Order: sequence, then structure tokens, then C-alpha cells
Amino acid sequence: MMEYNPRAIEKKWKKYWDDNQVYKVSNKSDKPKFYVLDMFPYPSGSGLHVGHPLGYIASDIYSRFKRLNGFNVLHPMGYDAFGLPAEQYAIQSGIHPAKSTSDNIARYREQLENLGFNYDWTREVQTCDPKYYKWTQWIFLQLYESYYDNDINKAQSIRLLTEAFEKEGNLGINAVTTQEDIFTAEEWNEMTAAQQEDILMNYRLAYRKKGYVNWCEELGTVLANDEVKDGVSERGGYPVEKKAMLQWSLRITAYAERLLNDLDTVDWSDSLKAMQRNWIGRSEGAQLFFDVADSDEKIEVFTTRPDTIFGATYMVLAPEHDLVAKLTSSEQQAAVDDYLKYVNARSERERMSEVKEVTGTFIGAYAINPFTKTKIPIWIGEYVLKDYGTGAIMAVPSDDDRDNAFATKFGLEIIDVVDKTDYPGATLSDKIGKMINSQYLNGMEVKEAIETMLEKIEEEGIGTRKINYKLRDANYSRQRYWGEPFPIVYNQDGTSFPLDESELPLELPNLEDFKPASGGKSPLARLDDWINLDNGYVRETDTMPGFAGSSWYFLRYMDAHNDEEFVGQDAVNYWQDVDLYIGGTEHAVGHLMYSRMWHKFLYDNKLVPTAEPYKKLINQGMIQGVIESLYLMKEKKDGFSHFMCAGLAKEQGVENFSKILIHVDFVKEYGSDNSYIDIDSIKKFIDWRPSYKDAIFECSKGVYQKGVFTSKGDATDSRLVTQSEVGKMSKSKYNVINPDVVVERYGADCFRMYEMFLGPIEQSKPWDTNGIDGVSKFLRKLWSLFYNENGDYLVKDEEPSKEHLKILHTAIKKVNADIERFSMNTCVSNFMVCVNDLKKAKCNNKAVLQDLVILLSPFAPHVTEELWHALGNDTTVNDATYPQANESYLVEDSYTYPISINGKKRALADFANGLSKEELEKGALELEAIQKWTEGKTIRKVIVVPKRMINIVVG
RNA sequence: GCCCCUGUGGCGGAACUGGUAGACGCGCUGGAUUCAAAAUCCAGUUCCUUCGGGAGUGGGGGUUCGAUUCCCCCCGGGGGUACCA
Repeated sequence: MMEYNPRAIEKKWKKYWDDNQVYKVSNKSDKPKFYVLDMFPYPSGSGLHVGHPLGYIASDIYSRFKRLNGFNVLHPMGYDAFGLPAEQYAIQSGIHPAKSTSDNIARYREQLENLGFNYDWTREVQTCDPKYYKWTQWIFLQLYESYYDNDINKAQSIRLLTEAFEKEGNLGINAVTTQEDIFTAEEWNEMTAAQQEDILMNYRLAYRKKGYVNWCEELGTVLANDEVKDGVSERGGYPVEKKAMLQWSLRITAYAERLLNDLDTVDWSDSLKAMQRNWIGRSEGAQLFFDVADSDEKIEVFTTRPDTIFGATYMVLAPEHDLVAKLTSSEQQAAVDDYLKYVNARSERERMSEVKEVTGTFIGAYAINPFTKTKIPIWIGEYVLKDYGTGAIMAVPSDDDRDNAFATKFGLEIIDVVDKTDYPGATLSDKIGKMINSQYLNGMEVKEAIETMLEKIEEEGIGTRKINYKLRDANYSRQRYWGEPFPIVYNQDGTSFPLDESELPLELPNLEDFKPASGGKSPLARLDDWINLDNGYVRETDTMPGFAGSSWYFLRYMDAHNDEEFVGQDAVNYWQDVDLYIGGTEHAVGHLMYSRMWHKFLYDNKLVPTAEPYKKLINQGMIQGVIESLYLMKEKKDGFSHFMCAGLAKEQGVENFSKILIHVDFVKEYGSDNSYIDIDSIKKFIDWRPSYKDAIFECSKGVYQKGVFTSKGDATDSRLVTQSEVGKMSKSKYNVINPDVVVERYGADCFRMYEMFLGPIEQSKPWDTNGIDGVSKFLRKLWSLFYNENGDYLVKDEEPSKEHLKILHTAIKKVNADIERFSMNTCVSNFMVCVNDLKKAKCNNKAVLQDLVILLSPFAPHVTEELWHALGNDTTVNDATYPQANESYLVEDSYTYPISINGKKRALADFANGLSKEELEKGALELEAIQKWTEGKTIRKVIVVPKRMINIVVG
């Protein structure tokens, strides 16, 4: 072969890998296992851009590296194939989501294969495949048939619960539940089946309940908390409102404490763990009751600051609180009604964006402060949330910013209870200071006072210690078509029944019209034949959310074709858990939280051997794009749109211009300060945006309009400078770079190495196609160690020289260490150094080059497979043995010491290894370059660190 | 507001536990080869400089013989979260 030809080489070896099933992985092996997982992609219609494969390349390198080091490596891929976008697309286009999804999957597969990944495709899964979602439905039913036992701290069969109810009622049951009323065994046994079922719903881990949910009108569905950002839907950015609906939920709150504590056992980034801890939001405090004056009612509140109770001068209930109706006085009825009307009219978004403004109203009732025994007014206010704590607070305006703002606005009493004069600069959230105006607490530090009050509250029987979580149960119903149907039917009373396991999977029926049904229902609600069963029962018409299928997919890869179990026990006991998970941070609180919960549930049921699914997790950064735009004058010129060069626009003040996005493909030297468009580019732009066909394009070289360029001097072409900035790579920014295009030009090996070379995987960085030449040159240089320009094979099988071995083993040592710490960018640098040095040293030695080929193969699998065979091997390089660094090749007989005067480097000098500290000191002081600095000065100290540096302190 | 991450040449980025700041690559400059270009190769490239040196890792302080690295304060960028009681 004459020169390095990636296109031919890559095609050839892909076929070889395929024909020989090189990447097929067995569940039976004597080798230690290693499981490398990529985050489950949703196959979107726009395909992959260069940002997506970043994590896939890193995981591919690592899994190849592990395989070469003697591990049996599982590295699978599949698709999170149910989801909203396909359905939204179906509504617009009429194309069935199954069709568009499978088309998109085909495109993804093609793009992924193009990059030479070592996936075992025989294990591919798709969540929309009935063979897969049979088991999603099955796990849901296990959740439905379980409750959480606080005494043994794990999930238990609901059968054990009903047995206990039959014998002793629910008094002795310590379970996670929303059941408040106590009942005896007799009462339970006398209940109707429907009544019993209602009670069980308060215990089931998958349960159905009417509650306030995030309703998105535009998407026609309910969303989980993590799918709502800033009061709008994460997908699409549509408004979301709180709506009371009958919905399925998962009792993830049962696992809050374990989800929090077990974060200490996994190797994840601090920021990711922090996000999860925040989302769980654990806080310790007290739950206590305030009596209501002239009433039997009590108001239950949660507080983390029981020490400040002597400063509690009023109470606030959430507007939706149950007691509001009961406690409102007739005089205040009109005011309360007005206020509730106002609150209900406000969208979630308004409520969030106008946080600064305090609103509320007095309801005309009073509570008794249990410690001061004074009557304090009860208010309602938006700032108290129905679904956190008890939906009611004791307000301490002196020690809480929100209470303070409220009290100030409405003229409520403020009593100082914490003296912070000892702590200048301390804020209210610091929880420090000395107690005042608080009877027996006076003089105590806050910490001590909290503990004292907690004891006091329990002693007096007005409340208990309590731990609260921000984490809410997860909405599990979606009023959509393209998701897993619930294996649930209802009788005429609305009581739910699970389908029998033998009836699974409950397949998603076919549909032609994908618009939501009326009344906030899924399109499935229109399928009368499907809904209504012969026995008079009806089916659930909602479908499961996206996180259902993705919460356990990594288990299915272990045993993808098992028809008997969701995963075979032999398989799961062999593969255990995921050793390395690479993916973006966007799943921090959604997918990662849900799948951890499912895993813990399966663990409680002894179906998986580990308590956590993902041992180590790396968040890859985003690859950003360059966003290019043109400056368009806000005022038209002679009725024509008028674009101007960025330079001219800046002179005239950019506020007079609007920025019009332009496709980066049209821009010359895009991304640089000098990015510009010439006449050719302008023509492309006009073809793309025909509304600007008559526009004026003005730059310092001249003016272009309607096909004519009028030069301002002797220029023959336009050079209209565009505005470049770094931002998200996305279809809507017209800056998407398709990896296929890069691979076509430079080859997959080059693309893979260049993505790694851009920088650390965790960091976000901009894509710049220009830089790829460096990696391309490197690969050609590598090739040139094997073949000269005439195609002559240069490799010689002889004894390697010491120099060559040293170059090789330096690289082995560094690359090995760098892969282990996922520093792929420095690995690429090390390869470049190695090849540069071998080239300079004119190395064509077989032993040296063969080890180099193995070392490089995880990064550039195609070219190394070619060279591996060229070296005379006839099995795949994947089955080679990874070279180990031999320190004896690396020893030097001297070291070049930097010699500093007062910490500032002044000279370099070679000293033989093995010299004593005294000899090194003497040698350094004798140097001419050093004497120049020490002359006439006192040498106070000399620090000698062998094989590092010498520092001379003079004064 | 709170929490987490981050700040190094024109650019992407190196520098493992404190020890030669700027590896490697892009870009740029000069040169070789060429009729010319591409490709390739060689040399240079942090800034200032009176060519002795001086300054320098967002800014200011500190610890140390020595700080990009550790500590304190401040500023900028990114992400998460938000009336969470």
C-alpha cells in the first residue's frame, strides 16, 4: 500500500470484525468482568452531531484497553426508543412513531458503526420492543405489589401487609405511607374490597392517587418534577400548571435516605453528587402542633428551627391547605375568596418569577403559640407550599427572611430571638447566635437551643423529631400514546387490578390519529375495543414515562434475549453492576435517581446482587459549536434589508442592528475573528433565506445587491465579516457538524483521536475542524514508520536499540497511567511525542512498532488492525496483550537540574545520578552561572531535592 | 440567594502527591523543496526589554527555600437549585 488510506482500511477491517464476530461477548468466561456503559440515546430525527460521540469514544477506548488487559468486557448499545418527540412528530406528519423511531434508529446505527465502536450489537435493546417492555411492565407490577417496611428498611410484598392488617390492623405497622387513619383488624376485615384497595394504595410503591401534578397543556400530558425547568416543560419550553388529577406515582420518597447515604459508596463527581443531594433535600427538624383558638383543630407545622419558637408571632398556611375553609371567619371570607381566586389565576411561571413580591391575607382565626401561650394570627400566603412539610409554617419574622418580608409588609409583630452581635457578617441562614427573649433558652447558642427545644417538644407531647425531604414521589402517568401501556385494569368501582404475568406484554395497540383525546386523556382513550374488556373491566389508558424503560436497561444488556426473566440470575451475578458509566450531566436528577431507586428495589427483592447500579460515573462535557450571525440594520435602506459587515456595524453601534443567524457552512473561516462571507456565500445565504433575495450586503470592500457587486476600491469580492460566538451545537443554531462528514474526509481513527485530543472529557469545549490536521499528520507519520512513499515495507525484525526502547516504554508508561485516569487528551499527546521521537530516531524495528500498535489500538482501531496484520499477525489486535512498561529501559545516568537562586531558575546543569546531596550542592555552587548570583552575598541555605531541583537561598 | 465546577500564550489545552510554567496540537513568522500550489521538511513563536535582565497561570493578601497547585478575601464564566420552613 502506497500511502495511508483510511477509507479503504476502515471499510476492510469493519467487515473483518463483523465476519469474525470480534466484538461478541460471552457471559461465560474465566476472565474478570468489566462493564462499560454509555448513556442510553434517544434516537432523535436529526441524528448524531460531533458532540454526541465524545463519551462513546472515551468508553470505547477504555473498554478496548480493558480487554487488552485481560478483562471480559461488556460494552453494549441500544435505544431509549419511546418518547415525546416521535409522537409530536406523528401529530404533525401522520407518520407512525414506530416508523419514525425505527428509521431514526437505523440512522443512529449507521452513524455509530461508522466510528468503529466495539459494541456487541447482538445485545442491542429498544425500549419500544414488546420483548423489552414486557419486563418494564413486569417490574412495574412488582413495585405495585410492594410496600416499604421501615423496620427492616426495605421493600416487602404487599401480601405480608394484608396478612398483618387481617390480624392486627395497621397500628403496629411501620411503613412508608400516606395512610393517616388507624384501623383495627376487625375494621379491616369488614371493609369492602374497594375500601381495602383504597387503603393499600397508600402503601404500594407504585400507586394511584389524586394529587396536584405538573400539567402541560401544550404537550397534553403530566410531567415529572425533573421534566419541568423554570416553570416550563424541559422539552419544548411550554407552560406548566398545577392541576389535580388521578395519576400513577412511584413512592421514590421511601428510598430517600438510602439514595442519599449510598452516594457515599459510588465514585461520581462531586457536582453530580451535590445535585442529587440537593434534589433529595434532607432536613432535620421537628413536626409539632399549634392549637387553634376557639376550635378543636390543630395546625401541624414542620420547622428546622424549633429554637426560634418564642419569636413565632403568626402562622401561614398554604392557600390550598385543607384547614383554610374550616378556619376562615365570616368577616374574612370575602378577602380569602379574593385571594384564592388570585392565586389560582396565576401560572406556575408567574409564581416563580415574582418571588420578591409578598402576597397573602389574614383568615380571621388565631393559633396559640404552645410555648408563649399567646394568640397569634393565622394567614394564608403563596410563599408557603402545599407539598413541602405540612403545608403550614410557624412564622419567625426576626430570623427568617421570607417571614420578615411578609411581617413587614402586613405590619405583623417581630420579636428578636437570636442575638448575632458576636458573629459580625453572619446571615440568617448560618444558624448561629445567642438566644434572647426566649425564657429558659436565653444565653444558649443556637445549636444547643435547637437540641433543648427538640427534647422539650417531645417531652411535652406536642410534636416529634422529624426528617423532611424535598424529594417528591414521581409522577408515573403520561397522557400519551408512545410509551409502555400499564398492565392494569379497573372494575366498575375504579378499583385497580394487575394483569397476570402470563398476559404480559400488554402490547401497545396500533393507532392512526395521534392527537390527545379530550379531557386530558391519552389518544388510547379513543380505542373503545382495546379499553373495554369482555368482563366489564376497562384498561388504563395512560402510558408510562420515559424513565420507565431507561431505569433498568443496563440489566437487560446482560441477558438481552431472555424470555423467562428480565435478566437471568447467572448473567446478573456474573456482570453484577456497571463499572464505568459515561454520559452527560443532563440526567443527573432524572434518570440517575430513578434507576438507582429501581435498582435498590430489585436489590431488596434479591433480583440483583448490588445496592447501586453504577460504580463509577464520568460526565462528559459538551462540544460546543460556533454560532455565526450577520448584522442586519433595524432600519431598511430604500425599502431593502441592509446587512453590514461586523466591523462597520460596531462603528455605528450594534444596538442599531439585529443579529440574523447564518448557517456556518456558508461562512468562510468560521469561528475566527475574521470569519466572513464572499459573494458565493451570499448567494448560498439567499437561496437558504429567499426573503432576503433583494437585500443589500455592505462591507468595507464594496456593496452587493441582486447579483451585482459594486466595489469600493479595486476589490473583486465581498468580505463581509460575520459575528462569531461559541455556544450550543444545535439544529436551531445552524451550526451542527455531522461526524460522517469528518469521517469521510479524515477517517474514523482520526476523528476519534481528535475528539479526545480536544481536551479533558469532563470539560465543555468548542469544536474546531481546523485543528484536526494535527492528528491527521500524526497518523500519516505513524504510517511512514511502516511504509515509505513508494509503498516499500520498512519494518525490520532485529534487536531493538536502547534508544528506541526508551522512547517506546516512556509512551507505554504514560499512556497506561493516563487511560486509567481518563486523561485521553494527554494520551494522544504522548502518542505524538512517541511517533515524533521514533521518526527522528529512524526506528523501523518490528518489536518496538508492534508494541506501539497495540498501545494505540484502543484509540485508532482500524489503522492499528491494518498495521498489526502487516506485521505478520493473523488474529485481531483486540486479542493481543497490552504492553507493560519496563522501568529498566527508562533509567538515565544523569539528570538535568534546574538551579534556582531564591526560587528563581538561573541555570541548568547535568549531574550524574548517585551523587550525594552534598556533592550536588557543591557542584551547583561551583557553576559559573551561579557564582555570578552568589558573589558578595551570604548563602543562607541550599535545598537539594535529588532528581528534582536545587534551590540556593542568598541574602 | 444557596450549592457545585471553572479561570494558564492568538486558540484548544499540558504540568502526577507543592519542585524547570506553557508539553502536544492549531494558528502565525521565516526558510527548504516546487515553474507554481498542495503536501512534506527545518527553525522560531508568553509578554516587555536599554539584551544585563524584568514581569507572568482572573485580582489582592497569606503559608513556604519554592505556589498554576495549599489557605483567606474579591471578581469573571458555566451548571444545578430556589419562597423547601
